[in-house]
Amino acid sequence: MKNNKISLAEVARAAGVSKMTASRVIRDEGGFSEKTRHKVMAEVDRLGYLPNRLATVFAGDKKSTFVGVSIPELGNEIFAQLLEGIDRKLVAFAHQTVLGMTEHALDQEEAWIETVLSWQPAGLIVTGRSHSPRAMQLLKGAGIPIVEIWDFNSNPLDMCVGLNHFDSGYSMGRYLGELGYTKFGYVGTSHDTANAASSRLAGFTKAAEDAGGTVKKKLLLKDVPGFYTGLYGTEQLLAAHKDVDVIFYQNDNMAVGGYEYCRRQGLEIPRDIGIAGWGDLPIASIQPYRLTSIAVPHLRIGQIAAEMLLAQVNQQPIKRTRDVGFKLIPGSTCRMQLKPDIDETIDHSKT
Amino acid sequence: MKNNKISLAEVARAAGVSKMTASRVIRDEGGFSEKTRHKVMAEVDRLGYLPNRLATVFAGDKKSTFVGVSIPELGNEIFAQLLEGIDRKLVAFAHQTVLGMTEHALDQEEAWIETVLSWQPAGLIVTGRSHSPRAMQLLKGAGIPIVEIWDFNSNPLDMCVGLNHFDSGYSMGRYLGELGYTKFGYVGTSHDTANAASSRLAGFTKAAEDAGGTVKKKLLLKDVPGFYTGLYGTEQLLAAHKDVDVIFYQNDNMAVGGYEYCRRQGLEIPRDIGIAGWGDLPIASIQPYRLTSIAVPHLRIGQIAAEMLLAQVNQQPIKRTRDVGFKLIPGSTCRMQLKPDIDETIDHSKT
DNA sequence: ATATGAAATGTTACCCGTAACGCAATAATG
DNA sequence: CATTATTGCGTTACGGGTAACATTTCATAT
Repeated sequence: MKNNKISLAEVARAAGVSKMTASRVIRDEGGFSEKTRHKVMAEVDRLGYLPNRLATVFAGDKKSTFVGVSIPELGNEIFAQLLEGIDRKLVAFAHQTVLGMTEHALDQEEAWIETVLSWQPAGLIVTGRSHSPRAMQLLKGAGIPIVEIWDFNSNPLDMCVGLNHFDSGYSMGRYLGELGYTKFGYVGTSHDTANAASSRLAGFTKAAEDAGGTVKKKLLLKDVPGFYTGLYGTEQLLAAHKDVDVIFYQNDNMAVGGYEYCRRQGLEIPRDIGIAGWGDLPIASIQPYRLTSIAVPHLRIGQIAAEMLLAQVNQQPIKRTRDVGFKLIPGSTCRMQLKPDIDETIDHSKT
Repeated sequence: MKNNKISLAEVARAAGVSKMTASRVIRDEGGFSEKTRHKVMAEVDRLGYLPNRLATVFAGDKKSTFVGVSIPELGNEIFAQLLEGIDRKLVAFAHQTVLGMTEHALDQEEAWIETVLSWQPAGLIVTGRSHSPRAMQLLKGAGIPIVEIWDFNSNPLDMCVGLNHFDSGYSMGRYLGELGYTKFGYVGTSHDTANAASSRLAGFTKAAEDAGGTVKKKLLLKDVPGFYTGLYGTEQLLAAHKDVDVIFYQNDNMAVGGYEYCRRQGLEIPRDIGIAGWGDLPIASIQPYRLTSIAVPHLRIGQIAAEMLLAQVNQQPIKRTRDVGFKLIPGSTCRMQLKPDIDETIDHSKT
């Protein structure tokens, strides 16, 4: 574990040229002879020289090639995919992702923003539109491209790509209402943040009320929205409100867990109760049933976010807001529609 | 989007002190009066000064607080959890994760290692034990703590935490053999790397042969090991070898997809065919059946890796290798055992 | 008052590359 | 052959902090 920190100066000395010449050769910016190139590169290989990018950024008073990317959690595969989409694109354009997991907490986000800004990143991608006052101030003053993703916002700090979660919740609520459901249930998790899932619930509740129904909620405090949570959240919801006739879940994984709980209780789906998820996750289409859900282009959101950011870094013009929309997927876990005129897939996708 | 780059010098000038005094106040390293502290901090707040950590690292010729973490992919929730475990621990100790997705390709890993080393990271955590020759050389010469995770290796480059994948495959093979299976199948994905899944398959094959059986394989080239892959991989395997009586999958998600394929074909499980997964992922226990699988402490591997690395950074003594073991989970997707003496859970966990 | 040590603050040099500019050697041109 | 471009390479200064050392200020003891 020897520390082989070879500096440019050492390479230059070994090659018998000045630092500047060595620098030119290594960056291949021209202005040197072939003979010199060989001498220098030979020493680079022999000594195992690795440039110190800190110094490079520092020297030019430039930005680094870091891009800070904050997401709430990785356990939730939706966010993992968002991150994957972002990183793929960033790497393709020679940038690096510095991860920030906020765990849905604004103060964690704020602390991360402060830290990551101190590394002179090329830009930031943050999940969600709500930030602490100080975080807002830091973001505004950062002087670098910022992309807010996930929850679409027509008036972003800088740039934004996502979808309207309220509308997606409303859309599901109206659809279920049109199927004749009136006693709606909702099972999700809850954090101290006004997040995207809250918007969906708000939209869902609005639609339910517009349809003359009610919504019974079960919000599991600070829990992970996964299979288990869906299972025991359903148990708790039904224990308190046994007359619920359809349940909308925060995401598909919870819905699959909820489905399994109902099945174990001997409930037949969709005869006895309807189940609807959100996200159209892979699990939704590999079950013996087809889960009613809302499809969202996760990976694309990530890719678009990275594209926006890189365009901004390279001073290329770009549309600063993108609403990617969503798509309601009717499934076999809710009763068949009563009205024949809504037979087709309900598509709110945007190009 | 103004660039508000306030430097320490400007803060110092505004406060009427030298850079050095301002620096001391900001780092709270003592040697200044209370009055001075107030003057300086007032200017820090007023000007919105954010220290430039690049300069700090650069000045002291120190390491940064970056830790490079490479994983093959994020779509696979096992790796997402590994990353989550790592990042949680790192953040708790004021370090930041720089992400590297290798997509199972050694050349991508190599390129990432080179890039991330140029940022003077405090350490590196890499998934897997096989690296390109140049990557090996870079890692060895880096002079920083390196933790290889996932595939346990008693003779690591520097440090290592994981489990013996060969043994876990062998364990499953022997278990299934003891249940009386002889015509084994395997469905997984394949990449150009000798990875952990390959080791599992090798162990599985060895056990199958020891039990006097054979293994029919279906390896999907460069695909993601998820539900779909499991479904159509099973279709392909059974099309080529219809007499297979038990299938071992690369992971639980693939196994659940395979289960669903068999169900759709009218096969009854475990009467007509056995299904075994790997990883004991959440989905495995939320299905109507209990999937036979192998449980692995994903999150703990990540946490231990980060702990090892941080200990090394802080020059604290630490055990350099940790085998976390695994645990075979008998389920309802394989036939009941023939011999009564292996009734209990087979535990290879290590503390 | 004066000496003395501690506390507070300032000065200088440096980390490692690169931009900007200068100069010498070589090649092209009249 | 003299003049002018071009090429190849070197010198200097700088970025934003901090270590190490120097100096001033202040409180306390003599």
